[in-house]
Amino acid sequence: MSAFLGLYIHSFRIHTIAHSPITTMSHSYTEENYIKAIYKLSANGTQEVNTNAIAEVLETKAASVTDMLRKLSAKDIVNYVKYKGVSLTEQGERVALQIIRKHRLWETFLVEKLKFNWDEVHEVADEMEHISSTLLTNRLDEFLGFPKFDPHGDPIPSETGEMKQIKQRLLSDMEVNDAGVVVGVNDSQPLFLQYLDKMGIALGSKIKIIDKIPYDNSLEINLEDNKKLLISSEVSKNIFLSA
Amino acid sequence: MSAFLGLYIHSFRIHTIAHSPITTMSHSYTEENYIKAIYKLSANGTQEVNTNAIAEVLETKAASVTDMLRKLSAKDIVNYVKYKGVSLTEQGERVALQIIRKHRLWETFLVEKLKFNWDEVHEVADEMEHISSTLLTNRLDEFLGFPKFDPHGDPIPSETGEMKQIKQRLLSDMEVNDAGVVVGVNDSQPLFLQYLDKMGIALGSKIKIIDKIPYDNSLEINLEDNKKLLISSEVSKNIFLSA
DNA sequence: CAGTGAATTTAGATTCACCTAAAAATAAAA
DNA sequence: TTTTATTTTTAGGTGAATCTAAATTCACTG
Ligand SMILES: [Mn+2]
Ligand SMILES: [Mn+2]
Ligand SMILES: [Mn+2]
Ligand SMILES: [Mn+2]
Repeated sequence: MSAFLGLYIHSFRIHTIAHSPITTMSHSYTEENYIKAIYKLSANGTQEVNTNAIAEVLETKAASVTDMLRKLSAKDIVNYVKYKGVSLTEQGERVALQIIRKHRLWETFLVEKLKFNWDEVHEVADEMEHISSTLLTNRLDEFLGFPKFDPHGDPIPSETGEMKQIKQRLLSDMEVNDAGVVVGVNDSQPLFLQYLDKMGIALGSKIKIIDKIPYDNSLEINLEDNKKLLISSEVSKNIFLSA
Repeated sequence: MSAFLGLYIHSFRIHTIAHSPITTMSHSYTEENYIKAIYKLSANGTQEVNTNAIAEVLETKAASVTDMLRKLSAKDIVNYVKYKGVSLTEQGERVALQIIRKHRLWETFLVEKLKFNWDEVHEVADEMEHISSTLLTNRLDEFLGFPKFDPHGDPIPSETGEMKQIKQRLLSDMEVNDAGVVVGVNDSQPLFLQYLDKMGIALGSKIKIIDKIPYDNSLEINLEDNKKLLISSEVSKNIFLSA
């Protein structure tokens, strides 16, 4: 087999071979966390991700990040140019999407099947997303009925990395008299989600903007056609409504 | 709270406090594998576990085991005397039982909910047993209906570490005309379980011994009152029947 | 466009889990 | 009871992932 591959490399295209998934390379727990962090940071802006940003989200030091970037670059997971920032290669993006798939499927499992609250699942899923078996991932997906969105409204990548993209806009970007349904949150931290629970805001809640206070950009909203609420700017920047 | 505990230590028994779970210490993935290995090796014989045995089951070298034993000894997880072997402390046994609890609950989940075959679950569970959340473990237990045995017939420890012990004996120890129900296997390796599948032997199967061939200790058995089978000595040493 | 400040990388160390080779202790045989 | 064989430990070292401190490069500003 090894001999055959050797032949193949010499007869055809070396480059394709190097990038192809003949060796479905596996990555350490740590490498996977870096890959996910880079994916999430590049999802926002379209530019290269910088070292300090990665260090911050992973709660590590810039020097450690540089080490890892060199390593991931050698593995062809990232495009890395010294001092110029980093981005995922196609292979890297595929890996990232599989980690995110697992994260969001497990979050869905925890909420749907084990009755976790949506603010309790992130930390646990951060561990479970590293379980390697793809059979497990696909069976879990099936068991859950092939869900397209996780408990925070985030899309779940399919086995091939595709996700449903829904049109959404931030509550903070809407105008008086606009209305919509809550379809996602921009922040999955427990404190924020607990606040939403307390206010009675959940995925699926109907919201209409009644008034906008220019002084601090807070909003007066109507929740489910009856309850009036005051929402700060910080909060409205973290709620997505259907567009 | 801390102040109160301080008082308690001085007023009553220092030793109990030192062993109590004030600091619910956490253990690395690697440490947990050693703890589990030592538990399983001491479950058989009652004597101390020796270094080479641990090295063998963990597929590592004796020198590495010695390093880890010193480390686990410092953490009060094992009683370790140089050259004399090792055993788990009470705390170590508690930790081991929680790992085994998770392993067996996840195996049960995989078979009951995700339709895995019983020969496919061990490797996956070896990863999942390290997920730390006790809330997750207990919710999973509840979701599965508090099962008492895993897909291989092994007892599942409760949150407090208790397990149902069923009376069982090896098929190889039984006599002609004895009968019983399969309640467990002594070997969970895929190849053995696949062989049982092929033969139609599963947990719950009724078996009666028809004849015993002295030459090689193989058995002629009746499976489910109709099917006649020939079972080698190796196989019969790995099947438990109800006593 | 030189000069400062921030971002990034390098240099050098540490900890964890592992290894090989050699020494020491224990167990088995002669 | 010596001698020999086996088991176990020590000594010394490696790679992964981390750190601090110092050097370098980049970006902005006067
Ligand atoms: Mn999450
Ligand atoms: Mn989520
Ligand atoms: Mn198992
Ligand atoms: Mn089992």
